[in-house]
Amino acid sequence: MDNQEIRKAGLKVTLPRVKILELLEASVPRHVSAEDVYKMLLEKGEEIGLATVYRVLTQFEAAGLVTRHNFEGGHAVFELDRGEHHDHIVCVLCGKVEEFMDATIEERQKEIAAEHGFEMEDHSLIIYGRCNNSSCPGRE
Amino acid sequence: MDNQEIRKAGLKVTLPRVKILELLEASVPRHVSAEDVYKMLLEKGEEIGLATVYRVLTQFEAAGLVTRHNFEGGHAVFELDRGEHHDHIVCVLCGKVEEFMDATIEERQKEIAAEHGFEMEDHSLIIYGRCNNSSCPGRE
DNA sequence: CTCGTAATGCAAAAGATTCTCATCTCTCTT
DNA sequence: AAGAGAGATGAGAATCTTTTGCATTACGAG
Repeated sequence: MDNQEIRKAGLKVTLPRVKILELLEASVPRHVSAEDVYKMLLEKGEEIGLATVYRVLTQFEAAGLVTRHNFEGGHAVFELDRGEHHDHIVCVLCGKVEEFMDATIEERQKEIAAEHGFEMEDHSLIIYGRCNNSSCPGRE
Repeated sequence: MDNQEIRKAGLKVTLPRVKILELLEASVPRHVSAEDVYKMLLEKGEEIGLATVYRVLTQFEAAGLVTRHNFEGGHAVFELDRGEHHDHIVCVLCGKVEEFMDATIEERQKEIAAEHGFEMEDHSLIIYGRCNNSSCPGRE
């Protein structure tokens, strides 16, 4: 059960934390903002404050349970960390997000970091483009 | 002179815009936030409002004169666009930023976007790591 | 040089995230 | 199972970044 994940992170197993983790696992939209989580909880009838959502999400991030992304738009989005690393492609027109993972790029990044005297710890790669989704606005 | 750059962007050549562009060209810290620009202008005795700094920076971005980056930390940073695209390596300990450009990665990105049915428009690649700078804190 | 439009400054607004603090609830201990 | 203490929560205030409204001012075409 999820509870172990929370406990392992050194956090008390409380209702807000369990509910938020469950919600992330249901992973409906893969990338959700704190506000999204808050609203989804409200819709489910859970009375969890926005401040708590932010706190819990930040704690989950510190514990390595979720990853925070700074896509453009002024607010951060979170996604459950399922172990496998991946990068993102975001449609600048409709906001659709797809994930990918490319060994070639991953490898080159480590080399580049080394060439600059850095030890790579993490990275963020986001490709912005126009998707060919039929429901995507701005298509001629 | 810079004025042409501004004019070409379809903007009037006003004192705030000229001063901000000059400041970006002096490129002291390569990556500055709107707040940074505002303070630097104040120090130089220029009475330019923060709102104007934001407006001008946004216009410059739209005109392709500067690029806006969403590094982590809740605020955006801008840098003068000198034509050549490049990505960044940021030290998680001291915040130092270095730039790099790798043809292999650039190429793969286009391919990946295409594989996902996207037409790449732009991308953001940031490598986070620990630098080996002697003045970098957190070195054992 | 004069006028109309676009730009600026200020202050208020808006959006996102954090903090304060009184209250509540896990968990560990008897 | 009951109690104590540390840690967590909720509501709202506070903070920070960025945007907007509006009256005033400054470009630049004619």
